[in-house]
Amino acid sequence: MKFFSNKDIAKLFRSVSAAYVVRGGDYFKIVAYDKAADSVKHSTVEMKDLWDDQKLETVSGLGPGMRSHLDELFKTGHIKHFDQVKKGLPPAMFEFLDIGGLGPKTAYKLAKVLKLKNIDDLAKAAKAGKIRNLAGFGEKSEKDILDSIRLFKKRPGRYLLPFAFAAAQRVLNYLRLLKECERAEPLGSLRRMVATVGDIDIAVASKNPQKIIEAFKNFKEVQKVLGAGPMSSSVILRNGIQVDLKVLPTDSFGSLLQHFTGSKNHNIHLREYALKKEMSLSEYGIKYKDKLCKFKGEHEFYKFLSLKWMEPELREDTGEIEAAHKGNLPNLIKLEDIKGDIHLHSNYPIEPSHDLGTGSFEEIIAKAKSLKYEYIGLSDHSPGYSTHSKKQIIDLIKKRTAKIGQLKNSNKSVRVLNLLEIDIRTDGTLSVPEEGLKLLDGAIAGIHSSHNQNKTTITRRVLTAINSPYVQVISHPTNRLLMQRESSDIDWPAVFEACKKTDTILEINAWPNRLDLPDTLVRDAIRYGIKFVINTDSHAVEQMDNMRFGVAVARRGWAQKKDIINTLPWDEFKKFFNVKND
DNA sequence: GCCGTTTTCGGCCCGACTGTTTTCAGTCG
Repeated sequence: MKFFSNKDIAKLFRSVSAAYVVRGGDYFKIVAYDKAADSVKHSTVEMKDLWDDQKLETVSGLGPGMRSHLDELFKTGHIKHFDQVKKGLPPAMFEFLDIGGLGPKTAYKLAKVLKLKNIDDLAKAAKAGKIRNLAGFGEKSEKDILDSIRLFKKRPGRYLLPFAFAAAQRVLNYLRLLKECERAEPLGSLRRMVATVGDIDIAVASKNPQKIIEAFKNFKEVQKVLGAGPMSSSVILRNGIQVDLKVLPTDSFGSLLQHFTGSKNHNIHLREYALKKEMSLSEYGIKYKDKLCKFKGEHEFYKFLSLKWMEPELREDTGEIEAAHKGNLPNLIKLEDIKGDIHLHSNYPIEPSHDLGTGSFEEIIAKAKSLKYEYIGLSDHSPGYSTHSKKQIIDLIKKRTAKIGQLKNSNKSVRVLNLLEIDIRTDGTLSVPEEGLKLLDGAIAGIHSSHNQNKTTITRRVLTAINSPYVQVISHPTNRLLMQRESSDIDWPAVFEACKKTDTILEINAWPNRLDLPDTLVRDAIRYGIKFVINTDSHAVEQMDNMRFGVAVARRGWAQKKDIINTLPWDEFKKFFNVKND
């Protein structure tokens, strides 16, 4: 049977919601379907896996009704009730929902009246001028539809966090130079540091919004202005990413920041919480007893609700409001807490067939010094059996160990670990023989092939590595590549238990399209008492700056300094490894 | 259809922008 991904399921829920809108169904039922779609879409755990483990009820927004629908979907591949609700409606309308600006009613009207079969039909109708004559449409809306279709076909759905982060910094730097700009901050998923970002949201505090909006529209990277009002504007940059700007006076900047940082679910929950205190929240402030209270900062805003301020990374409605209420929010790890990076690839030619880094050992050490690190781990890929004999592997490791030994002696300000990143082969054995492993200070083991083995096989494979006395760290544990490759299907509770038992450390890999372990699994693992190491997996020295994105993942997983071993000073850190020649 | 800090029944977040209208419906976040 076809695998139904979260994206598929979210789309199904969304289409049912749209069908109810067109049929004039109960408003709250429609909202319930939308909420369910959102919840599924934003989950980093596959619903199918949760269903397999009978844990669907842990997903908020999925009540008995939604769960029974999913039950039917996973058992039969269909949901009869959904088919019935959508029966008689033109199928193309559900496809149109992915086009910006088209909601259920517009999509229905177009598909029905013009008898359209797909998005290409819609584009043809618009080009032929058939839309402008329909009631409620005009020339402008016809052109907008055409533009939206072009954009839909061209634009990738989401962007990797570091890409969006860099683009946002450029816009922010530009806005902050304007004399009318008092403050400018990122908002939304970017401020919450979500692994992938759909668009960039920015807040500006100013007494003269119109000047800010005008300047924003004229930013040199702006390719198209999507819209502009007195307080806000949306544009597309030439790199394809959308930027939404909101402007407000300084005295209500706190509520603006809070409102547009989200997440949507955090805000919905917060407004419901506030309503019980007879307060109504908006981006302008808090309405209480018919009076609008304004807030310059977020701390005052939350304080007015008798809540502790919550770090943006926590605002996903996964218990942070309750924790803030009870006063037991986690004290999240910070970038400044990091004292080393131990997954670094150099240009040392131990295995030329693997992807070598570009920096030398010495350049890596210099970069580490500039980052004020106390230690680093040199962890090039190990030479493999496919190209080397056992003896050749040992000899290569000996030679590299001697070279690193010299570095250790000449560099006491940055301590150096002699590591290798070792393959966990398809049968679970390691790519380096025991004799070679003994020469190292430690080993980082990771899967680099056959990522999609079945759950039993791949779990056994990881467990074998965890149980090896020579392996201290498992690198990029899920093996996912964002927007490219799904996570491996691994039995996480079994892995967590084994790590706990053997003191094996899980990596939080900060490589832009890995960010692996993902935040939700970090949070799960913490409950087992697992420790993590945040590494950049750099293949060039400047990539060592990606550490902040790994720290963001840890923070989103509610990790504290004590959960992350590379926050430890060298003397404590080295106890996790078999350090030779310190 | 979901959900629980006065609830297992009776509520359910809030406002801006746009295009087509001439007071508003639809969409979005």
